[in-house]
Amino acid sequence: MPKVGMQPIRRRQLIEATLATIDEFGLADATISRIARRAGVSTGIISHYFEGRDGLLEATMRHILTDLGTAVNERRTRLGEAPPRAHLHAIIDGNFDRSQTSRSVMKTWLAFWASSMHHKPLQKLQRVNDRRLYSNLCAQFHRALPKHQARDAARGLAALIDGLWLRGALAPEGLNVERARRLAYDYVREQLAHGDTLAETTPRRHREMQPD
Amino acid sequence: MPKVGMQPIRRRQLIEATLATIDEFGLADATISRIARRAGVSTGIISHYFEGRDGLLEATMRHILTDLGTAVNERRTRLGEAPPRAHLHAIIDGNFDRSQTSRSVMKTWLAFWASSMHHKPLQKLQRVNDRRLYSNLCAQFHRALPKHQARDAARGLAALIDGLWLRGALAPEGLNVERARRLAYDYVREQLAHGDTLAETTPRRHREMQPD
DNA sequence: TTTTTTGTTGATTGACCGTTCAATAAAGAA
DNA sequence: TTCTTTATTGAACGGTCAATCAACAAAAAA
Repeated sequence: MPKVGMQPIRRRQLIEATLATIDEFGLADATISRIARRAGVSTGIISHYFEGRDGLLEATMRHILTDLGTAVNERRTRLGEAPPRAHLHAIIDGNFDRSQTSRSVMKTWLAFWASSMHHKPLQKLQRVNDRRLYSNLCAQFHRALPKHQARDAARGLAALIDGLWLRGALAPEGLNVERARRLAYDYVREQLAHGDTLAETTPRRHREMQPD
Repeated sequence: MPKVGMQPIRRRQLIEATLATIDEFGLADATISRIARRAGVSTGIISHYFEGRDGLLEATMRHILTDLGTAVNERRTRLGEAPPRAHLHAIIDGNFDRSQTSRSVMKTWLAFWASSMHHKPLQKLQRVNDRRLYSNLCAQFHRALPKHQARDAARGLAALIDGLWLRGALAPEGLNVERARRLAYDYVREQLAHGDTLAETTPRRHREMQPD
């Protein structure tokens, strides 16, 4: 069976098996033996393609992160010059995309979150992602709100998204995606409404230049 | 040195050492050897007082949970018949109490969250706590909002609290407690404001009886 | 065909972990 | 004092895991 060009195939297989194994046993008990068995290969393959267990886990996190980035960006590029609210909704929708709300992915995310506090490479990946979410939200809110309001709105929405997501991962009934999106939309509406109130008394070009 | 009445002392010591060790090494690498060394005792003591590592970890989670319950209840009993907003603020303050926002406790909480998905005893503890937070919030919102609005407000606030808390645990600069409380207060204000708007058009006794 | 490259295996190895338990030490009871 | 209870130790044990690597298999190149 051995042939050339196996690398990308095996890598995908193993990442998929990693997600399924973490889903079933948890990160701590996702041994290379179990992962290899699930993927239908031997344990040696993992070291061969990923330089050990840690490399596989890091690649798995990178994979999820890439999916998240894609889910958000696909929706946003479709929008072009749409108003802030549309972009914020797109970011929310991307974060609650199907690729991010399956049980195995949510469990893996949570496990990586906890693990990233003591594991430098994962920490780096996780922080890049956190900042990306926050600064995207901040930029959109800032199109309608003064900077300090935009920052707080972004902080609040980022926390709300992560919180909904976390509680969905832990709840026995799983995440209700529709409801989560609605609650996040509502938050966006409230935050933008404050900007509108301000808009009635202050010309737009001035509001945009308000300090900090 | 051996004397009677060591049990409560050792238990406290070991739980404290567990928090510190998880803070430093993470849950997976918090071995009984490391915990015992930090507590200044031998490894055998852990099995003697907690029936093994799992027992110690469960006791540690219980300890944090008890502190959280105390932090919330102390503030609420002081309030008595205060308006919903005061109680909601008390619940928020309790969740951001000093006992819950130290680095070691936040890290341990997050580790337990992840672990609870595959460990039945921890899962039970975690769910009891989740439900308590949600139903407390729900009850207070329901004093001012129709039931389905109250439920969504409670779901949103619970997610916001957990999210702020999670992001605080992961952020390099730690949790800004003041800011987190302010963002949660703002959310409460917005949610209650919707009830007030409704109050202007619907008599209170009718609103309270709205279905679901 | 022979040789080389790529892919794959799985037993072995070395390290570490949680638990156990015989032994010990000190304090209180008799 | 002697006996009993409580507290504590830490070496030994059985088990598990990640990583390694010699050996093998099949395709591609010569």
